[in-house]
Amino acid sequence: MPARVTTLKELAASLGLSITTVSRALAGHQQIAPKTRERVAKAARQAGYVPNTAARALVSGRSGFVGLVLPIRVPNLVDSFLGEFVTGLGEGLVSHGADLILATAAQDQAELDVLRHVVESGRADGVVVTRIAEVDERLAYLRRRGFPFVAHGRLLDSDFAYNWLDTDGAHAFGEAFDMLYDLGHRHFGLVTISEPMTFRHLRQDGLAAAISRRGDPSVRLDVATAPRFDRGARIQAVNRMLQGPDRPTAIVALFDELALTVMEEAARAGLTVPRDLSVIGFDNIVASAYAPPGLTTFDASIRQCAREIADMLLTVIADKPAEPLTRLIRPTLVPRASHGPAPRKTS
Amino acid sequence: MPARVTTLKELAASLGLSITTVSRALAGHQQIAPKTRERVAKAARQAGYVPNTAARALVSGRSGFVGLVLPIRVPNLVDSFLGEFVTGLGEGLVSHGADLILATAAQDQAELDVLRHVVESGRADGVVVTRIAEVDERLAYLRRRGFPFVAHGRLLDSDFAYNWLDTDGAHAFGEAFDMLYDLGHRHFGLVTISEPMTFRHLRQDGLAAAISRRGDPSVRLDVATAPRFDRGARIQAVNRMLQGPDRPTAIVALFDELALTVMEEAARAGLTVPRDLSVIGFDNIVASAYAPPGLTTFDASIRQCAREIADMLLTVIADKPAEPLTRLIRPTLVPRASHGPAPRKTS
DNA sequence: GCAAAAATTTAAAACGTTTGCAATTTTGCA
DNA sequence: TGCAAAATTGCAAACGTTTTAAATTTTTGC
Repeated sequence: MPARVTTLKELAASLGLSITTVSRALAGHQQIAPKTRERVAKAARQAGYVPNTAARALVSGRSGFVGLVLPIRVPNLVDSFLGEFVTGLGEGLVSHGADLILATAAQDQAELDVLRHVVESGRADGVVVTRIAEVDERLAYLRRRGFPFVAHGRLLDSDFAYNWLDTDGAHAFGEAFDMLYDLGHRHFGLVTISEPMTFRHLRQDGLAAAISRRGDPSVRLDVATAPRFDRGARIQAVNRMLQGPDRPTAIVALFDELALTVMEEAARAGLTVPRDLSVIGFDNIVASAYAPPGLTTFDASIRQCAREIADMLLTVIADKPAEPLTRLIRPTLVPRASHGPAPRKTS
Repeated sequence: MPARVTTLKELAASLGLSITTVSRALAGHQQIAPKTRERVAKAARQAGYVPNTAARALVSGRSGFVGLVLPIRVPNLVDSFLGEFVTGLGEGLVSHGADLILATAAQDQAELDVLRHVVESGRADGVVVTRIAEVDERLAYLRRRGFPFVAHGRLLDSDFAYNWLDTDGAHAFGEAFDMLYDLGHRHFGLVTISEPMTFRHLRQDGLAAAISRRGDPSVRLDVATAPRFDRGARIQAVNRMLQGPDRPTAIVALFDELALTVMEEAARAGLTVPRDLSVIGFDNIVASAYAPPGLTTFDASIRQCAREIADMLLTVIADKPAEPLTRLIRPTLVPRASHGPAPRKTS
């Protein structure tokens, strides 16, 4: 390996050219003679020259980074979301030569503070914001600040337009209802969370819309609500829904973790899925394939979404489009064995 | 919100001080009068001043970032490893004010190239390297370059010392054998991969060592090997091991995915786990808890390991310790329902 | 063969911070 | 009060790049 050239100055000196020329040659400017351009490119390659990120960022005002503030995570909550999401972002960014910065919020620090720090310090040219709440101060801040961002998810309603990509949970929940209705189900259960997340709202609305679209007054819907991270409360809520003979024959859960709880508690209560009870989830986490009898769910292809989010954000950064970019992704049904025909009425 | 002050110059001007003094005051230098220090700190807080990362990095030679090159991932391979690992790193870094940079390798790009780019561009002050192969050019490069790094995993053997943290797979596999032996098992199976990864080697050695330690000549060990990402070959190999009456009564898999395949194929072959066959995995992925009857496995607490790796790396960066830092983490057994007493001999 | 135009190259400033050294102010003590 | 020492503050250079404007070289047209 040849001696390493670390700066433009050294490279320029070794070529007998000015820093300016070398810089422009490497940037591919047309005003540099093609012969020179090539000579410089070759020398740079041989010397293993890599431009200094900080210097470039300082002068150009572009860091070449996209930021993501790591959602604060409940201690032992493990899922594959983050890994998939980050992988997808990376895949989307790499083709444009951008990299990802992950900033973590300290124990007692608000996510907004970290976001502000990332933005104000010029670490990143744009940010991705996930897990959007119904009203989200992060988006308000970014909007005020005029900083490029793409949201994964939507606000419930807002007085301003912004770039977002979201999964069409409303459609999925409508689809789930239609499928179950066609299988004869009339008494439904919805297991949901109490936190004000937009996706909860949208999915519930999608379900409600599908029900009213059907216009069958015999359709009933029970709702069980529990805090997202309170496993005990969740189990209680599910059991309340499951007990007694007049229980739903089909339960739709806001996401797979809830659906898996439903299946566990159903089994504990002596119910057989799907004979006595149909269960449908959302997210298609890995465990859903393994939990007997296999959970029917929707796949939102997080990785693919993240890749698109990266593309969108890079477009926003580069082109500053006048109209906000929005994208609604329809999740695909993953039929497994947790749903089936409604049980015959025995009562 | 007051008008934003974005540079030291502005902040200095608003205070009637020089840039130097403000810079030092914010850095907490002793030579600045306490009264001034406080005045500056207050003004900075009120103005929402955040120092420019690029400028600071340029002059100080420290970026405040730690790099991680995203392992190139097989298309639909999903696991929670990356998410946990990244979360742990973030948690470890945040207390020292550092952030994480994730660089992704493009489709046909070698991971080493990306690593080199991260190092040479000065983006990061140190890097974390995961999934160490038996012989790994990345470590050789970093060593040559004298760049701070911590490896998650070890080389098989090396002529140089380096910083690493690893899971004690050898111990775990010995523990698994001992437990199974005490349950009466004498005929063992090992399902492993064909790739030259150090962890494979260590775990196999740990198993072999435990067997020879026991000194019982009636102990037998069958080995099934398949490429890591070739599901078809894996299933074939497992079935070869499972077929016939003279099959192992206990199978240890290199990691949970393999163990889950074993359980699936065992079920398909009409074997009941753990009555006819005990199975033990390694990693404690989420699905292992859900796959019936519940896989007994070892938990390596990735998140905690990552946090320690972050600590180690920050120490290496700051203190340049003369002796390399090394840390061997003993994984904990997660007993579920996939292991039990050896079946009575029926032949 | 010469002036004008086009092509190519370069000098120097700027980006926002840290830091060695010098300048200034304050303090302590006779 | 005066002077040295200590404490505090400021000037200016440096980090490695991009970019504006200007300088230089080459080409073109007649």
